[in-house]
Amino acid sequence: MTEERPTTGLRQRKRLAAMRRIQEVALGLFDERGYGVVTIEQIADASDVSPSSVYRYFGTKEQLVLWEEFDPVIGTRLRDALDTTPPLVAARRVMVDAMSEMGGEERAIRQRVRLIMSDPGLEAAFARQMYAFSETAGKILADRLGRPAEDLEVQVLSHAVIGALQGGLHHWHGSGCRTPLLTVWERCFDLFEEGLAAGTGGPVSSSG
Amino acid sequence: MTEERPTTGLRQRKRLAAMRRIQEVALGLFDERGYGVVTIEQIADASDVSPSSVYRYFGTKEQLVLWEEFDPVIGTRLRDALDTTPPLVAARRVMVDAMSEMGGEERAIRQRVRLIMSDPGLEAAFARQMYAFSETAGKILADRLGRPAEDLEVQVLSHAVIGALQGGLHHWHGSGCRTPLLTVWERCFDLFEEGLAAGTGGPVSSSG
DNA sequence: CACTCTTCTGACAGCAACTGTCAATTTCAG
DNA sequence: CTGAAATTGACAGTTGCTGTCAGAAGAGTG
Repeated sequence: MTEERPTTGLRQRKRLAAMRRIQEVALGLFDERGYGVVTIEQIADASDVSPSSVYRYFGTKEQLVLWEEFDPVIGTRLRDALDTTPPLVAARRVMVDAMSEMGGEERAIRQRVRLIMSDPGLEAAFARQMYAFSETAGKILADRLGRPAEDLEVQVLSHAVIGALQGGLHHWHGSGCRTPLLTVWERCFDLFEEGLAAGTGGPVSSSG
Repeated sequence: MTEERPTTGLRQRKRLAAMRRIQEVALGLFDERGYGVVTIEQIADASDVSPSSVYRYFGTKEQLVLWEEFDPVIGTRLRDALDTTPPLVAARRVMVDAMSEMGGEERAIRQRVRLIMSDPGLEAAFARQMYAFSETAGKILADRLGRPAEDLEVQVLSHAVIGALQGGLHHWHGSGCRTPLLTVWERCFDLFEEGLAAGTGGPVSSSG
């Protein structure tokens, strides 16, 4: 939250360029040899930078995979969207817009998701990132609704929506990434709005 | 899934006893000095066991906090409950029953939750555990409904419900653990059944 | 009890992620 | 150009975690 950096200045531009370059190199090595066996030192060597710098840029090895330059703006956009539309509509619009803008990179996303699902540590870091985002979204929503930050309904809604999207991601990955992720997530929102409570029908009568 | 052990035999009983003892010691040390600064070696010393054994029992440092003897039976119970009741009712009943049985240990749960929220690594491992449980629940539900394992609706429902419960946990922790966790989770299910889509009302009209 | 087979335990060695420090270099304001 | 501030690389140290291997303890058989 407090880690917003000024976007101007040579320093920041060089920093961003370096991060992009290092991440690209790292993803290449991970994809080629496997996340677990590639060391930070190898990534540093291949990126013409020192291991210390890799840590200064990304903090952890997992962030080399999880870092997404686009992420920080999502919160801002959600805040704006909530000014004019109800929560679920706002969330849908922000997600759809973001996915549309990343349009051509579906292949890269698929590669990263496959990587994440291949390693328990990565999966954990990703899950935590989603959890953290649920909290952020909850704070924003609570603020816009004029409710306390820890309001139960707000927290449940935020976490449930993000959970639904994670479910969609799991479906997407588990079924071979055939449907565009954008479409899958649209369906997630559809299901949510139809009311998941009744979604899977009444009592099961398999044994009678 | 394949790590079910026979519950009989002296070996298993000693194993369980050792795990309980080590976990208790570890939680005590974590609570007293902080998760980050306590080393496995210190835990091993205080438990009269070797560091190797700690790893053999728990695998990772995080599991010293996250391991819950009761966990494995939840899946079985969910499977049974799904035979006679629709998904959300089954989930609610299983969760409520489990919480009721842990009844007197609310204090211990609170201690562990506080610990989890205090360390990013722990939080990540916990989030991943919840994610893994969403997958497990999804498989069980899909099986009972006669749908493919990766069915979108099933995955979205499973992940959204677990997400809602995580939201409840966040609310509980964030508001000082005043209300019993059981009550909070009951409310989570209520909210879910009322339809979260409409829950937070229509468009916000704060600026007009 | 004696004997055997399997499983568990502890000690040790080693890898790699991560942290802290410090001097050298680069950016930037005046 | 000059000095303050930020960034970088090199280095050392801590710790989580893994593998191996000999010895101890449980479990079955006679």
